[in-house]
Amino acid sequence: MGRRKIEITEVKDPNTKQVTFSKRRTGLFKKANELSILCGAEVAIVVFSPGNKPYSFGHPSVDIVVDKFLQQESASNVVKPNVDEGNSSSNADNIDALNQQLSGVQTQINEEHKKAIELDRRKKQQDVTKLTHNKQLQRSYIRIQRKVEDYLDAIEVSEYMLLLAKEPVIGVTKQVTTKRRKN
Amino acid sequence: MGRRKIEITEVKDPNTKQVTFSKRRTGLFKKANELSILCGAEVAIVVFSPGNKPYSFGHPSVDIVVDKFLQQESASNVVKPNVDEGNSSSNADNIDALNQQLSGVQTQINEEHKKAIELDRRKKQQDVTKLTHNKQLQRSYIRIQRKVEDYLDAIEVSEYMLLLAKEPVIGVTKQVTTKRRKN
DNA sequence: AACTATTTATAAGA
DNA sequence: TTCTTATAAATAGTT
Repeated sequence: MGRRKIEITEVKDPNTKQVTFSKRRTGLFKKANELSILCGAEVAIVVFSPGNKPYSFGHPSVDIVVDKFLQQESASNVVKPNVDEGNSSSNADNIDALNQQLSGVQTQINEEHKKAIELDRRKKQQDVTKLTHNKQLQRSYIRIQRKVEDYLDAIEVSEYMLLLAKEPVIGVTKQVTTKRRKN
Repeated sequence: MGRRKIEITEVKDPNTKQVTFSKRRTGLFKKANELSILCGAEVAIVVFSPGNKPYSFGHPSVDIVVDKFLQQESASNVVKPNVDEGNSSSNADNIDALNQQLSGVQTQINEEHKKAIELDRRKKQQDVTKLTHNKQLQRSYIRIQRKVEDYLDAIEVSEYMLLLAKEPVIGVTKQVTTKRRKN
């Protein structure tokens, strides 16, 4: 697709290689985007350049698509681990609580988002002082962050309790929990 | 690239959609293969068809590339350049970008929430080892947290840039930004 | 970063 | 699905 036909073999000249990479990576992502739109397909691409820099494309996101893939992958290799007895405290309360938290978090995010956009708009019109805006935004960020943290904590706690019921704690979960909420 | 030019919008006819998917997936993987050979780049692609069947391409392998990416992702502090989200026809303005981020965040939260509940359910059924579950959950937490942080950062950055256009930086905004993302 | 001669991908048709 | 082919799109080499 160019002035000359090229062999598909490693490009030697480092400069040419970099240019080729840049052009073709762009083309690849464009194709991926078209595929996802035309066909409603989920697509994830991860690329490391010759210089080892990461680039990614994802629809709806790399994480979502990759997780889905990895789960199916591992699900097909599942070794039923015959696990021991059943002390599962099957309380649907856990899930109900999570669902409630979730809708709360989403509402909150939406509200803060609208607020942020409104502030953004106003600032563009320069009809409010920047300093006030800045403080308002900071407060927004902090609130939204707290909300999400609470939600995450709720999931963790419910998982954590389930673990406690069966085996010694592994510890990392706890660590992650306590690392949060710095602000 | 065909008998006629087509608009990049979802193909309605399911039959045509399937044919288009098949052809374009093949083309995409071919391009990915050429990129990896020409430039010595590492590439991983995961695609789910309209019928939700998984297809993948990887050089040297999907797992290797994805693992490397996820590790860097968790190791990285702030910054997330080089990331394309699907559906971006052109460079949107600030608010469009925020809206896109938001829907991404919400999708992600929903996804992680479902996943957490599913893992919860499975654990109760004791059909997978707890250790694996624990690790999966941790990853979920970290990812969801990162997504939200990126979203918040995006708002901040857009605000920050607006500020820069007008006056010396105040500093507090910067501080809040750098406080985040401890894991 | 642009340009453009060519090659390559692919939409429609069989 | 596979092949054919007219046409649109990507890109190799150039400026």
